[in-house]
Amino acid sequence: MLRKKPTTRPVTIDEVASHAGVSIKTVSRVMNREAAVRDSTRQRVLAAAKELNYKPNPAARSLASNRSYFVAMVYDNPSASYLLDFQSGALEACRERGYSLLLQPCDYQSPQLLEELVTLVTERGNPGLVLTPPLSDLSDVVEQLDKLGVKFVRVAPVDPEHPSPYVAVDDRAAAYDLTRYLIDMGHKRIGFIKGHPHHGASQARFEGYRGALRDRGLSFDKTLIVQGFFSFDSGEQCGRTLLARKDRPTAIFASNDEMAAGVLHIAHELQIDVPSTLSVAGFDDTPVSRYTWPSLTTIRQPVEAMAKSVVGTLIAVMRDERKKDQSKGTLFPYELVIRGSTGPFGR
Amino acid sequence: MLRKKPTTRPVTIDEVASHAGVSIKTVSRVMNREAAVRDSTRQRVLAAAKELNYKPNPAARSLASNRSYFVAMVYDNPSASYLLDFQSGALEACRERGYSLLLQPCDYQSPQLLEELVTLVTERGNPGLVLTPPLSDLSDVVEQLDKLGVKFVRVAPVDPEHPSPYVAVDDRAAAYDLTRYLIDMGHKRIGFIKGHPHHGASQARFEGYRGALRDRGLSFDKTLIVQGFFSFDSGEQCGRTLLARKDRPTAIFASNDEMAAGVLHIAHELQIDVPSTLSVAGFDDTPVSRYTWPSLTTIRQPVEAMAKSVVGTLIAVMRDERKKDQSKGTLFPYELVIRGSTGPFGR
DNA sequence: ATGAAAGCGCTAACAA
DNA sequence: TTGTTAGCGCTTTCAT
Repeated sequence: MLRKKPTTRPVTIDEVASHAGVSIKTVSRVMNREAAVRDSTRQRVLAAAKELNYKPNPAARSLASNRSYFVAMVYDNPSASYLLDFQSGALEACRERGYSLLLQPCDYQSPQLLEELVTLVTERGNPGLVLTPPLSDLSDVVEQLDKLGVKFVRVAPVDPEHPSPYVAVDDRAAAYDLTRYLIDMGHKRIGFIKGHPHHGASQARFEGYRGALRDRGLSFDKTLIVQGFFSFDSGEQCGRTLLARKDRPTAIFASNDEMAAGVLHIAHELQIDVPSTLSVAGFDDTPVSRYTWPSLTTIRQPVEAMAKSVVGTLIAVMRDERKKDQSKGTLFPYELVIRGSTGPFGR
Repeated sequence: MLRKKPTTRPVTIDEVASHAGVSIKTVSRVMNREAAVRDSTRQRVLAAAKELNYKPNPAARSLASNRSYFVAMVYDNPSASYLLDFQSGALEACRERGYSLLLQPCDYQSPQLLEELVTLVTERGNPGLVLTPPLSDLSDVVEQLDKLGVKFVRVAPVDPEHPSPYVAVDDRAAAYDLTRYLIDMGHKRIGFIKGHPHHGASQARFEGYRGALRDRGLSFDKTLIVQGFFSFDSGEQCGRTLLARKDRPTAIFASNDEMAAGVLHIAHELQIDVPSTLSVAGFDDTPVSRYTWPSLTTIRQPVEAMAKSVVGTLIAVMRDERKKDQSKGTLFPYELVIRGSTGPFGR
């Protein structure tokens, strides 16, 4: 029977096979890049496939092979720009290999998190998972997934010892560099706004800050440290705390841009001029960091490239039964981006 | 043979069938909400399915039925926050019905756009498409897709006459309200930064602005109109144009928040105080509009709700062979959000 | 209202 | 190196 509207009739493997004068199995072999195919045959098949514009039906593929051609990005409430950048990179990697990206928003504190992920994996024929922070640090979830044979990679994990591929930036070193830069500009009292305590990066950034103070011989004043949560609102609150003091700091380093934007907002409110009487710095180089006044000095991470890389690795793991135990992580370079918020100080 | 790692063995329809003491066809009927099933039977099947935690295998489903359980969001370079909000709503609608969301970034100016979409549709077993702006306005693409029998919905289309479901906000009315608000604050010279010329909303917003001037008896000065492109950079450029003049406007209405942020940036640079000597307004209520100093007066659209609604409609269309010709659009309410950038003026 | 049988397009196992 | 035969889990068609 004819379909109501013959939208676009896909080409099937049989047509390619007969067109190339081989069996469908051979076509299948070529499409799956299997080794045992004579080169001339391969060429013939590829030519036929291209001519007919053949695309294997993913549903049939995964049904027959019990494999998945999906990568699921698992995330909890990321910043919009991070999500966008990461997605772009992930999509790019997927596109190159014929995979599709699935989105799995979730609550990292939910007791059913593991169950939800298992459901996802079960339903979708065992897709690979990309665990973004802070999910990359839920060691029990990670362990369970591993035990279940789920393939996954992690983004910016605190514990790189776990045997799964990952990408990261050296948060500690980045925060160290930024802090040192502030010190070298003449600051002696530098406030620090910590990131969300459940994000591994928060601790690393804080350590970088402390390390720089230490190495430059500045005393560590714990009253200059306040706890934020990576949100604009928490940045405002922390900013108010730090700036309301008589002996307020001359610089504030917030663990991300949104919080730094919050600090700037409060500075404006209190009519504290930036940068002449206060320097402010953030982390992440989100678009927001350009839009504030003054623009924010910050740290840039190559999020898109990292995503592309780690998703590529994941797909490789999904294809071969590659020994995931040996697979290591990749560290990407960060970049210190200097803008107006740490401009000429003290005049 | 046993799989290497028995990740998580999915429950199949056979198990549910035998558990419920019916044939698999009956289970299938129940799962697909077909009518011809006795109620008691339905209950038994549903109970069995729940008990075994049965989830139909989507790959098998789409292979057998030649239907798709995917919705593809087609977009070209949206703002990060728009993408995030829209995705949230779309995912929610998908989750409720057991569909998955696919992402299809593309270039709306590419000559191969239609081809790419057809490929997507062909490969993925005819998923439904969500055309976001400015793709919703490519009338030739829309027509072709329609002709091919592709199911789709449109977001914020200029031409609501085309017979496909859509969601939108009354951009014209919103811009009208915002402009009137500015006029009522005492402004007589209001600069306007147009949005990207290829986005339908741009024209509508501009018309709202003009309409308000007209109704309030203000003269229209076309030298106060500048062409932007929805980007921060274009906002800066336009802001510079408008503010460098001797007889500069006392208020600037930018067609989106990013451009308004650019205007603020320039105002700071030129040391023009906002809001005492200049009012600025944007459109969209992105997070950025809160982060700037002062925060931006703007128009809020319920993006997430709109996405959820329109994707729900799309899925309905995909299920039934519902007469898409009668399906109409939905207009959502906007909201005027007043913030500091249009605070007390003239003092 | 329910069931039996025949595929959907592909890959897996085994032959040749 | 290549082909043959069974399915994968579901929906369809056609009976009953």
